[in-house]
Amino acid sequence: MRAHRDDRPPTIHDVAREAGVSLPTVSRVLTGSTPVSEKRRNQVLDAMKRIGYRPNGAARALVQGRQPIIGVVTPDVTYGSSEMIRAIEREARRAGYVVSVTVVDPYDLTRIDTSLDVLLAQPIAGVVVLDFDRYDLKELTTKLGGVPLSTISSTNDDEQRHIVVDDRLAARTLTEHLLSLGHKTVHHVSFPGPHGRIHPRELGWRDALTAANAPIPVPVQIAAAVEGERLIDAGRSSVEDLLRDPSLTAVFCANDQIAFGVSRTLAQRGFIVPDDVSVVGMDDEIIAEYWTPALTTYRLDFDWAGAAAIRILLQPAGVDGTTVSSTFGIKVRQSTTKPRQGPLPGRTPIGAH
Amino acid sequence: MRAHRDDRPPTIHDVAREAGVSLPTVSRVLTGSTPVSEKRRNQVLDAMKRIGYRPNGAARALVQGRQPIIGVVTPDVTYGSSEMIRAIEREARRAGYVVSVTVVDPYDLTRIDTSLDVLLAQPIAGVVVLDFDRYDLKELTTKLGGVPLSTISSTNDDEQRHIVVDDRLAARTLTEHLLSLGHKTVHHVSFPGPHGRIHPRELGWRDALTAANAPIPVPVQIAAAVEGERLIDAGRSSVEDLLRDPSLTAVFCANDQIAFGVSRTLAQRGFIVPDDVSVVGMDDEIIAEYWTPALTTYRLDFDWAGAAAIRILLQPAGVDGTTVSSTFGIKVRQSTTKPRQGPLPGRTPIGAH
DNA sequence: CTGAAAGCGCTTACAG
DNA sequence: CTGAAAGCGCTTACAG
Repeated sequence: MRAHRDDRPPTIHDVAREAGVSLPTVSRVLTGSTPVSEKRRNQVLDAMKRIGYRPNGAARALVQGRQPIIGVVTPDVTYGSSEMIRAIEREARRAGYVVSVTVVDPYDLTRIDTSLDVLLAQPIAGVVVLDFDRYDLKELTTKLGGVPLSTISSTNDDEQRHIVVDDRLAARTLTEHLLSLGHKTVHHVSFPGPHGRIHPRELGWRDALTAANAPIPVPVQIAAAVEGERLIDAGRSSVEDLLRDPSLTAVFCANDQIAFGVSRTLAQRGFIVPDDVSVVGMDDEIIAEYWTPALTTYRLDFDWAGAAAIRILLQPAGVDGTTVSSTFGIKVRQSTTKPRQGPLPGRTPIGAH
Repeated sequence: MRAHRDDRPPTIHDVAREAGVSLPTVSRVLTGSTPVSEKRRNQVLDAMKRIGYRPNGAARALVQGRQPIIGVVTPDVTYGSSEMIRAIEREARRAGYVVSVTVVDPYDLTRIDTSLDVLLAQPIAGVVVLDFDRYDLKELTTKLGGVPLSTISSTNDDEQRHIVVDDRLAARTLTEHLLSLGHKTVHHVSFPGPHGRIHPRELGWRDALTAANAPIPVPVQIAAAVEGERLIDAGRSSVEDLLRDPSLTAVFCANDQIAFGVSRTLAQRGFIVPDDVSVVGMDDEIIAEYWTPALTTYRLDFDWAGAAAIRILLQPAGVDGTTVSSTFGIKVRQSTTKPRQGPLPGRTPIGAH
């Protein structure tokens, strides 16, 4: 009894009438599930083209009981996340899903709500949460209800369907690299971990120093509020604190951005990196190898992590509880070398602006 | 007559039974469209929680005749695109949509097909195509069928619902900046435009030189196949060609990545940027201001462009044919200065590695 | 404020 | 190979 509504796009009903065939026949040429005679097939195809038909994804999803969207919830789109998102998108598309990314600020609780509402109102098959433990876990999972969930973060919390990107091991490896060059200890510029805890990268740094029986300097802390692009500036500011210790010969920075800021500022103050101070970052951003001096850093396998998150998300129940971890390897470049002898040289600014 | 199927998630039908109310009542507490008595409302909410109900987005989309996804088709996720995508996502979410990004290589025709198929099988309200004219326009629009479309690119092609990011004007402004410093001419490292045409950034450079009656050097061309991260390397290689002309005093690079490569390589060859050669890029990537020397570049308003694309996409018909353009402004930093006197100095490598 | 009924656009057994 | 019918999960007038 439905009148032809011009404000709605054409349906298979319209196609069937236009082509002079039945409704299921149209559906069959659409899905290819059942053979259709050459003649009718062409009639249908022509009719579709003529009236500008395109399938209604919602109806299709409904009848097939299939949710075609995979949501990604992420606190930011920095280098690491964007690599993971790319991998997630690739893997999801292979499985026939489409990916929707929602950037959700862990510190802005009210906006978490509205953002997730929009996402959850869609036909979503599941959600991947990046940097999982930066969120209020209880609140987030409650909010997500029964939506299938896979998570990626750098801590091993015995979550279900959780991927660990092993930051801690990577940090330890970088620190050990510096120690093996002969540095008596390694300083650290740290960002805060989730919920006031110590960040896994700091833990890995401590692991290495402890194992080597090296003194553990007080890490320079970057404020929790500093995000993304402003980390370079935070790195710059941290140099002041680092230089308080005249025995400084090596710094492990919590990520490449910070290391960019630190090495740049050291240079501007007249110190030579790496001869006066060795600097390492972490993440291996694209620019790292082009930096001056080319930055020693650690390449985490974000691509693998993203792909794995989709795989475990789409796997049927039973794989729950599995936790996998993934790292890639250290990239030794020009910013690290053996320690200088003696205390820090004079701080004559050369390239300061 | 449908048996209870345990393999399908609970529906409002199950909620209604569990709560002892009718189907529409459940729907009403879901949508909030009509008042529901406090008592029943709570019954329903409790029942939902108990049986782990969550709404089926596909059914909702179907009955409301609403496609909840906006697709973004983009050739890459470099700096400019990612800023636009962020703006698109923000604006779309405000309007209650979710955004799906599909990266589609313009040179890989077969994969264009499968990628778009996945996207178009979803309930999408419309598509925003970035860097529009790098695609085979006819093929792409055919493929997209009747899907509402808005486009962003740097050329003004009289498209419908098209946003022009005015690369040409920006390039002209940068070139004029160099000329105004006293440079007799400006060299150019160029990337290819769409379909073998000249890129708008190159056109803007020519505009400025022509207007100033300056000689027009042959631009150094970067191969069409070079994308994204490898542009730095392409920039590095282009220095060889640039140095063939001993009158070189200033280079306009088609983007920041290229400029990074050019300035780094010039420095390694013993030239001082900007004293020997001024270098400008374009896009104002985050790292540009931290580069050594801090890069003079041009900030395009990608945020505005992305937001505008969503706005015109969602506007009802009638706004077709509008074309808006947007630029932001030049950022003069440390990589440009007045020209040196005389020919290029000797090419003693200093920092070569 | 509440319930019975129709319908959104499509696919899938079910019978030919 | 083809058509008539039922149903996917939800919302929206329609009557109370």
